[in-house]
Amino acid sequence: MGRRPTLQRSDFVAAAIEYADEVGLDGLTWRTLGTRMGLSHTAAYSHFRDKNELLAAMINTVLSGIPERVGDVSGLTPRETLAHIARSARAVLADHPRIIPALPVANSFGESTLLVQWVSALLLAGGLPEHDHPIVYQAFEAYVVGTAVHDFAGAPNHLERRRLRYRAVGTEPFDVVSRTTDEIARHNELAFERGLQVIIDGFLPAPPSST
Amino acid sequence: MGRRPTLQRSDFVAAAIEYADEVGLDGLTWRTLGTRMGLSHTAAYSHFRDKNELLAAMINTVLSGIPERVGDVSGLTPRETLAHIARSARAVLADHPRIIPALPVANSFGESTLLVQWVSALLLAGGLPEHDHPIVYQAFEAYVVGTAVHDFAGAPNHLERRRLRYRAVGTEPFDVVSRTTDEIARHNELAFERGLQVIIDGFLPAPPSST
DNA sequence: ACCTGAACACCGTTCAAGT
DNA sequence: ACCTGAACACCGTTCAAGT
Repeated sequence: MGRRPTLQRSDFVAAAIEYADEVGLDGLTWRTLGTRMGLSHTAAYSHFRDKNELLAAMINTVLSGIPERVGDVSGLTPRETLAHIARSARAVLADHPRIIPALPVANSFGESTLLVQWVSALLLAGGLPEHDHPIVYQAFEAYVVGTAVHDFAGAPNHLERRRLRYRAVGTEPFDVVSRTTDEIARHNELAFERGLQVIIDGFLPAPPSST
Repeated sequence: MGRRPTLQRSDFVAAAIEYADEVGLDGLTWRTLGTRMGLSHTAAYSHFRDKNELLAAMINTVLSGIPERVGDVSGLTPRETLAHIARSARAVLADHPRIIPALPVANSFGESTLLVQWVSALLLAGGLPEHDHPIVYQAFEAYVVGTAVHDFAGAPNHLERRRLRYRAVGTEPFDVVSRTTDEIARHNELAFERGLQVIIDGFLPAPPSST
């Protein structure tokens, strides 16, 4: 029955992510968030300078979950680890599709440089020539983040919108794909996997046959 | 000196694109747009149901400029045409980076199905097996649109933000890339080109040697 | 240090009224 | 049909005041 302890900045961020996941960024206001947290609509100004700072913190918090999502990669080759990191990053973004529009307000792909360094090291370990590995890193990040934004932004209606668009093409293969939104979602993941393999195979030299 | 003719819906869309290019979507309000057009802040309601309808019309207008941007492709192989379409779509988005956040509110990648049909036909002409060409189409569109969103969203500060992020990596190759924002921009385009070649080469069978 | 409540400028939208 | 101006609910932000 003790008084509620003073809230932390991280409490606001966590509540904002949870709420925005439900209602979208348009529905996330200081007033609605304050009501849900049992606070006034100006309480958050003790922790954030303005709303962009909240949005950036939300994005950085979401992205900081990627390494944990990756988990244990011991025993994986550099190629396998790269693919696993790509899938993990995509999965983290897929968990919060309604927050994706805030990605650009944050420091692009997270404030931490650890992921950049990690992926760069893996590219080098995978056999990439050192001089152009920032370019390939950039292409890799742009593919993973860009396709996630392309595929998930516009939630929660994104699947139905793409379904109608594909249905309008009129050819038989597109008709098959556009029967249900579940089929569209499955198709999105297949396309991502195909592209990911093509990207990794295209940039890294062929793996040595196991000896 | 005759009275100004009645404005069309397209006049509002064109003015809105021009204005948003200057000040960004946050600065585009019915009031600021009305002031610039010499109208009241409610005049546009004769032409648009709500603001999302304006944003969708802006996006569709921008995207409808892609075919014109592509221009004449006679004499190009399917592979060359695909690459040219990809570069044209990217260039059109690069011309309006501050409007990119509105992409998801429109019908994803434009309301017209012509581009989908065209690209699909090129993929087939390039030798792609018919049964999975919607998947490859999706991967292609996601790459082109997704990387453009990744690279240009957050304008006009996106280049400086990426520069600082790459600078924080600390390795020598990233130091070289992150010296200026011009270098970052050049690097973005190089990465896009590299990825594009990898995508096309990975999906289409090897082109026949010229006979 | 953290939070409240009043206040202010601004925004999207509605609607009755004008031409 | 197209546009105006008043009105309303809502939002981000500031600030003086409370604990």
